[in-house]
Amino acid sequence: MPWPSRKRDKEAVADKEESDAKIAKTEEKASDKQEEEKSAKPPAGKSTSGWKNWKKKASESGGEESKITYCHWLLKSEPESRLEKGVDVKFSIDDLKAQPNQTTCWDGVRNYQARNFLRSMKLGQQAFFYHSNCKEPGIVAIVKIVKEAYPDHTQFDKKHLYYDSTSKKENPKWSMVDVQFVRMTKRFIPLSEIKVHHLEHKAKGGPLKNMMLFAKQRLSVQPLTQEEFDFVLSLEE
DNA sequence: GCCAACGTTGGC
DNA sequence: GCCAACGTTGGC
Repeated sequence: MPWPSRKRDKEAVADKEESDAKIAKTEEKASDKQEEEKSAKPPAGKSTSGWKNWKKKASESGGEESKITYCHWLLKSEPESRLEKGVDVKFSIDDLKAQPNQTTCWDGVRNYQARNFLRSMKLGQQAFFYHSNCKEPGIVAIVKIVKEAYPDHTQFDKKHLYYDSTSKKENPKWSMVDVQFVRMTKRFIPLSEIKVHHLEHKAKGGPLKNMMLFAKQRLSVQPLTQEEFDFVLSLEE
């Protein structure tokens, strides 16, 4: 079975069993800390249809708004070949389109905050497919969540790039979702362009002023508010 | 290829 | 629990 390697985030790829105890300990700490992020859950009572909004505590940089609603996502993937431990991590939008059903499991996320975002994704929600670490970084397509979070099998596979010796089958540490291609954006939306708007909105106000792409630049799985998603989509035209 | 940003590790 | 050293991400 081909596991198209892709997706960033794998600081915990531990091959050394020796330091297991220590690693487990610090990771638990990290996990606890990130668990707060997880309090970002769908509001229990109200939910309309297929997708639900969910709330998250504003990052203190946001200040005034105590709650931000997210219902869309941004997923980073590398479109250009790059070897990691001898394995090519390339996974472009063309690679996604070439998958059966144009669907793939989003494996290899090894960062707690990104994992928690994966776990809060709901069936049918849309995400931007973003090309990172390449000549022209930016948004190329829209995908949707077709399977909600379940254990990432690569964490248990000793031979896999994303193997994590500290994760146990009884209590899997890492999750993945399945995503399916929806459509290409009408045009490529480069990071540089989004950034111009972000900076302007930050200075004068506007929907992209807190966009996580810039506030949490290294996160490979990011939430977007409805307003952020709509604004970025409006750039298509 | 450089390197800033930032997440993780581990000594104290 | 602090924080310096270290490693990774990812734009440029």
